[in-house]
Formats: sequence, structure tokens, C-alpha cells
Amino acid sequence: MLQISRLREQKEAIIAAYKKRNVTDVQIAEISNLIQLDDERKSVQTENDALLSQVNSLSKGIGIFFKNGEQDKANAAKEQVAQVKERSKLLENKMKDIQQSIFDGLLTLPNVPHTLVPSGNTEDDNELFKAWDKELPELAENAKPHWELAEEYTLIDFKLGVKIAGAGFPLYRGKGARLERALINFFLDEAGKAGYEEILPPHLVNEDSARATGQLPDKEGQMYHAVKDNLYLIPTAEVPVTNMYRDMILNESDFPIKLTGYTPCFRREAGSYGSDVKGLNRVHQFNKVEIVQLQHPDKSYDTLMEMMQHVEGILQKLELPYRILRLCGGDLGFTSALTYDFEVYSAAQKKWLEVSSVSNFETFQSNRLKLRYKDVDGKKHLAHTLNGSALALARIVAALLENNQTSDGITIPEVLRKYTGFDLID
RNA sequence: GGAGAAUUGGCCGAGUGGCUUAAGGCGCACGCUUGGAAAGCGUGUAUACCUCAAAAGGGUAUCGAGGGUUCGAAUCCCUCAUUCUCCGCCA
Repeated sequence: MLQISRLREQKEAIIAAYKKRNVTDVQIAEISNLIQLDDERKSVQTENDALLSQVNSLSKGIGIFFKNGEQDKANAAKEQVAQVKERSKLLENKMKDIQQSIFDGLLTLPNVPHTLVPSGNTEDDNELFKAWDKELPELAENAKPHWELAEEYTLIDFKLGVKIAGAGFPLYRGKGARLERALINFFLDEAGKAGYEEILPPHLVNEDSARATGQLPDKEGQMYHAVKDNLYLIPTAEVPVTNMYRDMILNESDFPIKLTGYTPCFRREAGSYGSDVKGLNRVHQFNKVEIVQLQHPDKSYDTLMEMMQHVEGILQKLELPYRILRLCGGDLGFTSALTYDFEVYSAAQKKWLEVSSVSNFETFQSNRLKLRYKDVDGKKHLAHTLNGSALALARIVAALLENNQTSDGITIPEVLRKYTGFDLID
């Protein structure tokens, strides 16, 4: 959520930057609208504060009148208070309405794209930030997609998943389950080596948390909701991990705060269909290791690069062909100021699969989180938040299975062997 | 799931309707003192918003959260959250 003060101070710059993303005229108009509402709020508050001040001093007087036995004066003052309060009540309601409108309006405004964000409307307009400069793997004619390999080697049982839960809930078994666990441990160890503190958070969160990281209200339909207890199944570890710092004031010296966590991720994926959802490409439950950083605003873009290098290092160790895209305005997430996507090449499907997304949210999340820090002068400012997947497992597994298939079986990358305990799936 | 107790500032802690503008202490900052330090003494020490060109100043709200009663609420009432104790259930 943007700050109303920022709309005032940077109105023109925000409108210019918004042109890079798919914002509607309604959203542009909303900016001026909100500033006007805020003006109104201020004048109502000024008026109401004066009335309340009057009530306070009259009440104090009544106490003194009673003590002196001056009943008449006390009663007269009571009468007066009643009148003032009636007016104040009206103003108070008006102010609540205005504030609610401002809040609702702010929720409709996406983050302001960074200057590096290319303009464009769809994923085709994303900028190739780093291409794969070696040759793409060519598989034999009879190469199989991962869903066939998974079945052939009894690694993943999609049918059993359907029986137990439903479509999109894969059941991993045998070496498939082992590979999954190996990847989780490998990713966590890599993050640990890079200085991230490991967190194992709750997998369900309350409404406040879902709201603070922005899943509510915009993505309500994408989350599983346990209605009886009003808890939401997390769509990513970002939600519980970032919420650790909700309503907190940090010291400047606390930066950077680096956190990592493995969690299963639950997504309803309402409305998706077609070949994209086949196998592990798009599922309702998958495993992911997330990295999160809280950083000083002056340093957050250096941190973004650092996080990208971390993800890149992992992909290199896994020996997977990858490329990095800088998302265009149209493809940029609602809350992000700048995002880089990592895609891994799936040789059998002959397409690039998104396996990581690394973003700087600047103050967009911290404003709603009320996550601030004190500078040396004791002044409070919003911190910057960043996060990235390092990495999402399902599609990595898909690519590993497909790219590493040989006539003898599926080979396990060197770095993973000490985690899996085997070097070939056959 | 049932019963009881609690929640006050950075921390401890007093406060059962109006001299509370939240006592007192600890901590912290600054000053005095000192060769330097400690002790001692003095001063200051929450947040958000409004007002003001700015600063100073003034105002409003906030005692776990939200409502209510009252001219007036930390204090009385209701709902909720959290913590502790006991009982029940349980990996």
C-alpha cells in the first residue's frame, strides 16, 4: 500500500511511472481523488479536535462546579456539552467514512515501478536481462516429459494425489520423495551459508497477517481458507516470515535482516486450465524455500542483486540451463517495484519454466506492515522489504527429471548426491 | 473444551469515576561535579494525527484491541485477543 503523503509529494512522478504498467484511467484519477479526500479529512479533523477540546475543558469545569455546590452552573454546562458532542459525533462519523474511503482507495493502487522497469503489457514484453549463452540441451527423439518419467520410475503418483485430495496435489514416493527432501535441505543449506537465518513458520496465518503482506483483499480467491477458525493456508513462506516484523521498529544497525524458510505452499489457482497445468507445472500444493530480506532504503537495490546472485548460484550448481528476465510493467506483481524472474529450460517440454521471482517491494509492504526503523536521529522511516524464491521445487524437479534422463535412468546432479544418497534413478 | 487470575510508558510498578497533566523507581541522553570515572545533584526522556511558511507553541487520540455507560473512564459494563494456574483431551 502506498502512503497518502507520497501521493501528495510525488503525484506527477507516480503518474508517469504508472504509465509503464497496466493502470486504468480510473486508477490515475484515484490519485487526485484521494488527495482531495485527505484534504477533507484534515479539515474535518481540525474542526472536530476543536470541539473535543471544548468538551474536555467544559467537563473539567463541571467537576469544579459540583465540588463548589454550584448545581445550576453544572447543569448548564452539561447541556452545553451535550450539544457540542452531538456535532462532534457527526464529524467523527464523517471522518471515519473518509478514512475508510482513503484506505480502500489506496488498496487499489499498485506499487510504483522502478525506473529500470521496461514498459509493456504482457510477458512477451519482459526484458531478457541475462540469456543462456551456452547450447540448450537436446534430448533424444523418445525423450519424455516429467509426468511420464515420474510415473515410469514411481516418483510421483498424481492419481493417488487425486484420490486423496484432488487434482494438483501430487504424492511423492520413494526416490521422488527423497529427491524432494534433498532439494529442500540443499536449498536451506545454501541459504544458511549465505547468512540467512532459518525459519520454520506456521503454515496457517490469521487475517491480519494475510492483509499485511497484501494477499488480502486482492488475492482472496487464491488462498485456501479454513473458515471455522478464520485462518488461511499460506501461498508462500513470505507471508508468515515477513509478518514476523509486523508492527516493529528496528534500529538502523539491525539491517540487513536475512531470513529463509521452507514451507509447503498452497494455491487454489482458480481459473487456470490447459496444458500449462499438466504434471508439476502448476499445482495446488508445492514446496518452496523462500529468502526474505529487510533492508535500509539506501541499500535495497544492492541487496536485490545479491539475492539474484544467490539464486543464480544455486541454478549453476544444479547444472540447469536458466535465463533471467526483468519483468515489464504489465507483468510486474501488484506489490513489486522491480522483479527479476528466473526461468529454467525444460528440454522435453521445450519451454522455459519460472522457478524463482526476486523482487524489491521498497516500502509498499512495510507501509501496511508498519515495519519501520529508527535512524541515528531517532526519526522513524519505513524499511524496504525484498523476497525471492530460492527455490520453488516442483518445476525444478520437472526440469531435473526431463533434462537428466538417459537410457540408464535419471542422473542426479553432483551437489545433490550427498542429500539423496543415490546418484541415479532407475 | 471447562474454571480462575492477569494485561499500565523502553523496563519494573502505583493507581476502584474529577488536583492523573499516569505517582515512584530502573534504564537512557545531556549538563554540573571530577585529573578521569563512579557516586551525587539537576534537566530531559512515547507514538500518530491536526494546526503553524518553518521552528517554537497549541490541540486531539492512545493504559492489550474494539464497543458501551457518563458532563467526565486506566478505573464501571460488554465482546474479543494474549499470558499464567488448575482440570479434561492428546502427538
